[in-house]
Amino acid sequence: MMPADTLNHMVLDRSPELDRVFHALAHPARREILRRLSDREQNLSELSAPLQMSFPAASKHVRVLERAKLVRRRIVGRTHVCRAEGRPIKRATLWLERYCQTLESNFQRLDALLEELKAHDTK
Amino acid sequence: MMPADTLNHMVLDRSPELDRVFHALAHPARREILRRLSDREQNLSELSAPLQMSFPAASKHVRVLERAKLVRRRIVGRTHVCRAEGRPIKRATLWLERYCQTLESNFQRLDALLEELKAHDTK
DNA sequence: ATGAATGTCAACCATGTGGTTTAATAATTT
DNA sequence: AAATTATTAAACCACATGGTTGACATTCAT
Repeated sequence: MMPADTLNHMVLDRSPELDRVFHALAHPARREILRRLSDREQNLSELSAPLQMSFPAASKHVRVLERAKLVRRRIVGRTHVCRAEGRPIKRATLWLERYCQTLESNFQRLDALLEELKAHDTK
Repeated sequence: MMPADTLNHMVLDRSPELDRVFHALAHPARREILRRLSDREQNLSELSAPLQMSFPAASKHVRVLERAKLVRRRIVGRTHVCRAEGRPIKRATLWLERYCQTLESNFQRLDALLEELKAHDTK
């Protein structure tokens, strides 16, 4: 028999990593940071400058991205250089694609059913 | 010249729809609800039953999914039948894929640069 | 007409989020 | 040694989130 918390995982679709990734993506400032980091590495000052909010606020957003492992930081002297990380995004994309797929396959199933009913009616 | 808030849109990558979609996906119970709705329509009672939380809590989760337009509800007598909606997910997937793409193309660019440097060294 | 089933609403609570400001720490520059 | 730069830390605030319970409205079945 499966342990109880494994069952919970199944019923609640738990995945703290996915939680963190999607939550990180749910704020415009953080998507903006990612967009800029996808082009090139940038340190915190560069990242925060265009973000019409205080430096500490921007810094917190970066940390949310780090918790989700969407961003890694290496410290060079007094500057913290941030770099976008690809792996977790791919997991998220996978979830979405799998979801879309079952959705569509069931739409197709429904369409087929409707077709069949229509054919049956006109018979 | 562009109006000021258009500029803000660009700098902050604003998109309330994306905000809502990603936020909706950031909770295990809501992903679970979606997973089940991707198979077939279900009413609130059916949805809430396996979710180890009170009925009103589950109902609130469904409403978060509705705000994000990931779920639509039609009322049939006393039951509220929920159905998964595909479009907004596709927008989110698109964002992720576009992001992944620029990320990878820049990794390739970096790799090319490194190759070039290496070649230069051994010359 | 009663009663059970389905769902909403409102009030409440604890905790998280997103922002601020001010102060402190650490590395560079002058 | 002093000033500047890059960043964290802490305290605070308003509001959102995620959950509960209890009371209410509708609809369906008996």
